[in-house]
Amino acid sequence: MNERILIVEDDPAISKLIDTNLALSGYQTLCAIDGRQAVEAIHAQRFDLALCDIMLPELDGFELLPYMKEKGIPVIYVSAKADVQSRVQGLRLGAEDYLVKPFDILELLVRMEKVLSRADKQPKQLTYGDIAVDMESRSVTKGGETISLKNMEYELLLTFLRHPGMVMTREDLLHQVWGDEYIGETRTVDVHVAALRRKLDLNKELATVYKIGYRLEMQP
Amino acid sequence: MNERILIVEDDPAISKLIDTNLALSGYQTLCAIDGRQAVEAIHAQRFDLALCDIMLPELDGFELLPYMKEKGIPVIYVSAKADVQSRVQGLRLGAEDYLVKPFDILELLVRMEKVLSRADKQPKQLTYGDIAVDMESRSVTKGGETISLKNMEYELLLTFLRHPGMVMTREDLLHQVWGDEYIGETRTVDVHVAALRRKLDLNKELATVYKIGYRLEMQP
DNA sequence: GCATGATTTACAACTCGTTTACATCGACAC
DNA sequence: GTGTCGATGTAAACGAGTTGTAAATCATGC
Repeated sequence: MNERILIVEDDPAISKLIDTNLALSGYQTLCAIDGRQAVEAIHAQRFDLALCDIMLPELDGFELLPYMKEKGIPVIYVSAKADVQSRVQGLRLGAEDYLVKPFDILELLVRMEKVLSRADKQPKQLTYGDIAVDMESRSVTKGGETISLKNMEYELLLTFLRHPGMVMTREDLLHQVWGDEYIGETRTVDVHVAALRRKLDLNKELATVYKIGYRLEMQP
Repeated sequence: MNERILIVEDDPAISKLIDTNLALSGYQTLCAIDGRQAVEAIHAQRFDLALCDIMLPELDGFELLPYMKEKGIPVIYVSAKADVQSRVQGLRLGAEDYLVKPFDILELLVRMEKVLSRADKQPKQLTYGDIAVDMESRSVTKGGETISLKNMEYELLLTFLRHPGMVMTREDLLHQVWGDEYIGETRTVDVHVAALRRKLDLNKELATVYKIGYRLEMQP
């Protein structure tokens, strides 16, 4: 979800067109207007895919490719250069696909989806000290060892990890973990917090805030 | 080397053109002139890639795709249907690429190369402990002994092997094994999981994740 | 219709979230 | 300090809901 796309295109009209459509489809985007900007961008942040024009100022699309490869970012060329020579060159160099302008935005989206789903391997992880939560496999490890958490414990842990340093009242937790329509107010939270402290050795970090609730301390 | 390509095309001129060029490039080829012939062909022999026209007698290119998928043969559509609708449909259904006629033979070759090299990276043999799955022959062995698995059991096993360590919900499994359009939600999954555990002695490794689904534990 | 395999059903067995019960702790008054 | 009282820690019991599994039912190919 929410993949980050780098658009490298010197024609503002086309750049804008792509940008708008990708945003509508739920992608996060960044536009670069030449090769140099693109290189800076990929050094500054993570991207899941780059859409590159070929005829660019400073550094052309073909020259850009090695930088993308180095960062492991798949590239789709989007170019007015329709000649076979260019298309073959682009693909041979290692681009994932090559679209010729004018292209249909829907086809671009579908081809992007395919490339993204092929590339999608990165684990979604949250960490806290030596505790790592892999949301993909729904597994929790501490110092490398797998810790088996029950459903509620896992959800509760996620809630704390998403708001470190913040005091969570029992009501907050009930709402976040159990859903908004939970009725009975009980001491259930306490029991699960206790389990987390015991299983993950969080006696200090997962602090009680008297009369209010609990807080996962900021990492040191 | 010497990859086997299936050409599905009803126009003899085009079929011949592709055939000749692929042969020159060192591929082994077989030509089918309609969907039915194509299905027969892939049941009779192994192919590494299929080039399919879409408008075909008997069984059109889109209807052909599920058969190809079943056999794990990647498909590139080569069609005169240039409209975005068809292109998007083809790619969405799971084709690896889509070329519009008239196409340049060099571009076809390059795109084929890319698809083949991607497919090549996917192993034809999966193992887990002393269990080995040979996807070519669709056979499963444990400690050298052949284990006879039914269709669903085999597909289910593959799904688990492709995502070791990851929790698969019943929905995930239904979608992956039974296809996206499966409707009835039942406990069928449980029954097949039980069969896998029994036949392959996976009581520990194929763990139940209460209220979520199942997970094939990572190998130690 | 028979054989094979997939799905559904039925019920036993089990799991885990919640509740309960009691011990312990903390804040505050004196 | 000490006493009080409400808040929190925690082990254990309970029970609704989930899963395991054998057997019945349904679907399909021959």
